[in-house]
Amino acid sequence: MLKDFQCLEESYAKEVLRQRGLRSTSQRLAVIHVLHESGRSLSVGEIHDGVRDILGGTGLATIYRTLETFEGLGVVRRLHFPDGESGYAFSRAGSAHHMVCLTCRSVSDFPECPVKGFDLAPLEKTGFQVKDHFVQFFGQCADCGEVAQ
Amino acid sequence: MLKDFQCLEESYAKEVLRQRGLRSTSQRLAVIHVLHESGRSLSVGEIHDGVRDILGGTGLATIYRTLETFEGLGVVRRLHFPDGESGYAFSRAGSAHHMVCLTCRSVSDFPECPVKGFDLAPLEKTGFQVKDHFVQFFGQCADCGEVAQ
DNA sequence: GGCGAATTGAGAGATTTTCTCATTTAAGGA
DNA sequence: TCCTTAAATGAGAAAATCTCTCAATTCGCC
Repeated sequence: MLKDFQCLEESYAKEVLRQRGLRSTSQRLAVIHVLHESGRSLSVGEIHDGVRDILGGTGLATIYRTLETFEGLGVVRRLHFPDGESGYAFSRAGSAHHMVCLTCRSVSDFPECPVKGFDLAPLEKTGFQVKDHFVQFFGQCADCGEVAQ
Repeated sequence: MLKDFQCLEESYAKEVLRQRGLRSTSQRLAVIHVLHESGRSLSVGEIHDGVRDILGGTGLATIYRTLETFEGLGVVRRLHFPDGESGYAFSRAGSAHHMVCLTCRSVSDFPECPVKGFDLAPLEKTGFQVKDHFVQFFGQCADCGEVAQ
């Protein structure tokens, strides 16, 4: 069962949905709940399992639709790992990017976008107009770094 | 048929393969040829079609295996588009990242890695050790920028 | 040219993602 | 609170994508 308590992440997602005229369904909130509770990035299958633990039989299509919706809203971000796998993580408002631990796949926020400090002028001199960027850092989080050797 | 002429990209790929004790097969070189000739990033299906135009019946599994091999060698890079699609592009030696045109999907090299200019110290102060990064810039190339509005 | 190991082809099989449409449900108004 | 209505979901079929297996082929070395 969903607890009465709503984490900040759920409140935030509800607010964003409301602003866009979208409904706050139990499935959508459960996706946020599962992502936030895990503290790491999850595969579609893991999210599906997590949501089913909370709500019971939930369709896989709903998980895909929900992730697509939330990604469009900036509430969830899709990550691509060097090994080709991908996952989804909750994306805090105002956090531009993530650091992803390759060992435990935990996700840490990246408060300031490093691209802001980068001089794009020489690039744009070539005629290329930069409109978007995708930055991810991989490595080891403090916990996993200690364990390793 | 493969032309006698080998582009620089093919020579480069051959050299990298040789250094690693891997074979320069016609399928592998055809993948490089197709990627280079297109000048943009291609989906697996597009690469498969292109290789079959050159060599005739080539197995899809071979395309997947080849792309995996070349990605591991740094000769080819996988790109992830904002719309969820992905593609592969030839990766010039020494070029760290790419600029991808969202209109025509052409790929421009990004000679210096912008991450070198980033101050990672504050991040690593949190205990996170950055070991790898994935940076892509999206936007419009000079040609597509002119056409648009 | 011949040998041995790496690589490939073909298709089956597994996995992932999308689609459809009848049913359910959230949210605003009476 | 109840109604209404359109948005959202569930279930499973279908499509797309990716992987695997193993006999046959081919590259690179001698």
